Amino acid sequence: MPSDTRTPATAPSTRERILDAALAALRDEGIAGISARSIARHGDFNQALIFYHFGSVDALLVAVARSESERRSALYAEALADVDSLTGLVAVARRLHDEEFQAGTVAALTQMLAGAVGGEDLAQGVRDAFEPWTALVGATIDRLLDGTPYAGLLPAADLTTAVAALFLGIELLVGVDPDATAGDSLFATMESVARLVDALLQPGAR
Amino acid sequence: MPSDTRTPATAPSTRERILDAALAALRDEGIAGISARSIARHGDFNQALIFYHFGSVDALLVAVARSESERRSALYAEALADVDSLTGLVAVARRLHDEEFQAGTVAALTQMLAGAVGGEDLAQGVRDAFEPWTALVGATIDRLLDGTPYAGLLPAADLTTAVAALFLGIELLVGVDPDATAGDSLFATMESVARLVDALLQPGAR
DNA sequence: GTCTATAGTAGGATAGAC
DNA sequence: GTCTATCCTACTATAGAC
Repeated sequence: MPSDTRTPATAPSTRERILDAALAALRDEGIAGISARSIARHGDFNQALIFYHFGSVDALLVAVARSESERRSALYAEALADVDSLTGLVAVARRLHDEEFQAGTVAALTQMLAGAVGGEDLAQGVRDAFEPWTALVGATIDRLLDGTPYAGLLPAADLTTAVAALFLGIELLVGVDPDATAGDSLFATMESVARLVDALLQPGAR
Repeated sequence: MPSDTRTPATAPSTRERILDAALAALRDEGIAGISARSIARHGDFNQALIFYHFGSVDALLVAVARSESERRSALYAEALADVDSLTGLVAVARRLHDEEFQAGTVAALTQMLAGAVGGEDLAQGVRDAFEPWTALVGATIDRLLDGTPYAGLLPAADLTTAVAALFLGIELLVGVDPDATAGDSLFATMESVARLVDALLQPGAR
């Protein structure tokens, strides 16, 4: 019988296991609880492997940021390309939240951003890793803005930062909230607001 | 000659010096770099004093969150009470950013939020410390919403969370940005957006 | 590539002198 | 209240066996 072809047919490499464990450790313990040992505990492998494969804990975190950013870009690029309204943008954000909140991938990013305050190496790495992702969101905002009367008035770069900030802030707050479903109501309300704004922005609306 | 009556006429107590040093350490090193020793270095006092006055590093951080929350509530309660438009709300946010970004007080809060993921004690403490502050913002949002046709449609609690998330996310991103003035352009754009939305929400606007 | 062992460092917390 | 000294634990990183 041939091996199951769904998802990884082959066992994950050690490198991938370490990346996964680092992500889980960031999600569960936060950046303050990160260490080579806590990561190794999450993945059930030897602590020394981290240094063999990545050189240092910081370098591992940068690698996590990079791989996550690429994975997310690939997954959501298509959906973002189809977005043609604020409502649509919020819908993608909600899908991203729903699909990734449990896995903790966005929480891991907020933790790395927080950790980047201390070390310049990590800051540079996280910035680089963010770049393709913000470029994607930026292109979407550009398209939404283009053709409206506001294109000249509002710098798209600032709007992109604001959208990214809102999303990251939500993950930060919801991550601390004891109510696991706090995000549901929040995104539902944001969709209402987006629909409202979309309607108001229609030329000639009431 | 009598002592200068402006600001603290008396020298700060040790307790206050420790609180200040903890804030500075959070701003400079981030939650990942926090330790009793790093805090003591920032304030030039003995590391053991932290345990004498606060019992543990976590308890100290909770005390910082509480004292900062109270200070900010007192400082901005009046300004928030006068807010009667989205533009006004953004203006207060900008004032808060301008006045407190350098001091790093908001950055310290984002760092504690990030750190709260790991420990339940810290999470509970940070939540409690946030409460008066979110109550204040929530009351403002309530008032803005009240009397508009949207009062019944949009849960004020979710809007409050979104506003807080946006602000915290901005601090998180700007804190990592190498361009020290990144916040200026961002808040200017947010004011433009707020003016636009305020205009559109005027009943009878085109 | 993966393991054990270990050197060297930093941190939390306490005891006890002052 | 504050300081020094210290115990114990946990950490990073490397060396060397397998």
